[in-house]
Amino acid sequence: MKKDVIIELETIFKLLGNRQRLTILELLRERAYSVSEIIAILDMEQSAVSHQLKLLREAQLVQTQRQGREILYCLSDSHVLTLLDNALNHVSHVLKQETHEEFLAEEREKNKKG
Amino acid sequence: MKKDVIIELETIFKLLGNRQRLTILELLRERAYSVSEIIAILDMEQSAVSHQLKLLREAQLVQTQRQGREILYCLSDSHVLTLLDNALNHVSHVLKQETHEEFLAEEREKNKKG
DNA sequence: ACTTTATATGAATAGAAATTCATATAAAGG
DNA sequence: CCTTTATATGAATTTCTATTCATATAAAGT
Repeated sequence: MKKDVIIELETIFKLLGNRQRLTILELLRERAYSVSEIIAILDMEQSAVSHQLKLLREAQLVQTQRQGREILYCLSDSHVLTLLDNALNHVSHVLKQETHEEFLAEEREKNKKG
Repeated sequence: MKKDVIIELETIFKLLGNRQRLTILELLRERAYSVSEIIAILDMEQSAVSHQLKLLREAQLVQTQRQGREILYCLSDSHVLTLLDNALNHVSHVLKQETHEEFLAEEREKNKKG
């Protein structure tokens, strides 16, 4: 596989590998939301949300549309949805085997203590 | 969506969001390889490879099997392959800098032919 | 023009992850 | 049992990413 494809994969997975961004994408899956709505619903800092949205925009995972003073964000690409769904499949599959969940619980414990 | 599902998604995407790990997974897609083969083929540091494999193992993305002195690694889960394929779809779309509409048109063409 | 509301951005800092180095373990062969 | 080969791991350091703070821009209402 070519290096630039790997780099692109890395980029998109890196973007998806973040709780805030995943939560935002999950929300946008429903419908378009303005930045202030996202901030209110997800109870996140304005600046943090704006920075995360910038990253998602730059990677073309979301699209924007101005509406008066507000800016509406929506998912730009059905691939992203498919990707999320697939990952969910993997996750639920792994959860059924229950060892992965045990591992995560362990990790969380480690993080508490460390 | 529940918080722990988001955390699971974050975990797996974070793992996939790394060039070395992606390259290793890409290689293992072919067949099982020993650690030393991976090191030689991908021209990476022994320690780095070992650390990455540890992470992939802990997340159950790969499985191991001892064969004498060597340890063979292989993919443990077809979901991971699907996930990678999906991401590749997204990536090739982004690389071509197509719009969403162009992409959908293409997909419709593929479906006609396929 | 001035103020308010909505969003974006640059820069500094804090926090997380990757890399490297040294060392440990484990199997195989003499 | 000592050496070699294969792999793993802990700890220190470097590098990357996230968060926060201050400020900027932009539209709308007054």
